[in-house]
Amino acid sequence: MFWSKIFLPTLKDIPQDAEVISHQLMLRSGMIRRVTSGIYTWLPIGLKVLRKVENIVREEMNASGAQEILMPMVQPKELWEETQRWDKMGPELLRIKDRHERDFCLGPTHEEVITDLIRNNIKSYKELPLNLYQIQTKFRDEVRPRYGVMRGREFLMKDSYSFNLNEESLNESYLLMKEAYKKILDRLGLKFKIVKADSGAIGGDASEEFHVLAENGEDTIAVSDSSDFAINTELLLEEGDAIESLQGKPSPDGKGIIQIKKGIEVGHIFQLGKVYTDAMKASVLNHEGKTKNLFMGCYGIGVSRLVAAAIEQNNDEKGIIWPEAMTPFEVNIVAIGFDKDEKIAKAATDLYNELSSMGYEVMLDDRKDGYGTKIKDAELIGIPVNIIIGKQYLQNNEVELKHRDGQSSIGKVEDITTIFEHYKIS
RNA sequence: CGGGGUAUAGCGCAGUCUGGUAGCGCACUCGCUUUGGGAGCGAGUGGUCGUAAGUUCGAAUCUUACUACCCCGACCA
Repeated sequence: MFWSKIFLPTLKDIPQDAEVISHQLMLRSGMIRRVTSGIYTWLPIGLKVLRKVENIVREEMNASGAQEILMPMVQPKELWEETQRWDKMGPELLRIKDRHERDFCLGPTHEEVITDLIRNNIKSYKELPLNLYQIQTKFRDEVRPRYGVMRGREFLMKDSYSFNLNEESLNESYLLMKEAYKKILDRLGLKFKIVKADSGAIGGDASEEFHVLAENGEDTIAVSDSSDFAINTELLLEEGDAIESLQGKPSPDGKGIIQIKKGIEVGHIFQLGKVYTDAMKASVLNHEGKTKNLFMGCYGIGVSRLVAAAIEQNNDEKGIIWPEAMTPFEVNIVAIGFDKDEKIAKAATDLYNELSSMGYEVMLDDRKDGYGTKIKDAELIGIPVNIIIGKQYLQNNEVELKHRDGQSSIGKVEDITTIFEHYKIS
């Protein structure tokens, strides 16, 4: 992509209505623009990042054996009345009417729709277990949307639902999802903790949250300093206790002491049991020919929130520092004097074509601006590698390879492709 | 919903106290000179000052109501 062609409105100043760093950087780097409170438009490079995350989630879900479907955003009231959630959900559920005055809602989650699908189409235990997922826009009319897409009202989410004959099978599906989530976050290059969460009436190890660690996280979690153990602080606190009082106490798993950390909840896996399948009578015949209500699990991962969380965890005073798997572009060619010097323009374009054909996602800064403007924008957007073609190229055929982390080296332009061959392998 | 704050050009701001018909920086357009850390000079474009009503000869400025947005809290697979 040529910089002069892409729709990428970057900002020098910090927009006054953005408080947290990820929100500021997403606005400044031209990833998103607000439409109204908690509702955003994704611009080209923002969408590019969002799609990368989405694709990694999809690949790992498929690898786990789950199958992708797409359910509607608009859902009829009748389904929600079956589980009594039409009344229980409160104002967070955005309700609308059609031209016949029938009630609908915009789906904040899809237990009702999918349970309806399953009860109408699955009749035998032989068809189980089944895990279906979708990646779809959700709407929740949050009491207080904030921090940009971190807590938006409209957001992109992967939600999946497993249907199992019994608890053992449910537990297997649950563990598969847990492994898939670990792989997703590892591939995204994020530091995270799996946190024991409040499992409500269901009990046991039936609910765990995946938190990306970040100083500005909305949630407070208790982490053992000498094991992987982590738990939601709500589960440890007695009425009236201060969160700080947990710091230094023995970890509940018996290993090490508690450290208090801030996290952003990006995923939640949950064993629902038979709550919805009982309410909606979703059953199959077991091998004895008896009717059995299904066991159900639900597993969510916030795709758009992951983007914000990644930035929250990876930034400096210059801008975003993208993990390899999420960066909108892998290489940026800074061509100083592209419009004036044919030799520079040719070298930059040739390199652009060559790296592109090698499979890299390349950006070429062909704008009229000087080095300062170009490198500032590249650093703001967080492109991992910059290749600078300027005076040194004209003088002795050398270009600079400058990494986002500050490292840099000088080399002949002919060697660049060799270096990148090496990168692609490693 | 309770508490706090903001609203003037695309972005960041001044002007409001003390009423006199809107300004600065950046961005944008044109020209020339520049080009290795957000360039210089010159000439331009762009705003019914969030909305409505009121006071006044006259309102960005004073009064009232409303709206939007942000922050704290409560809430939140």
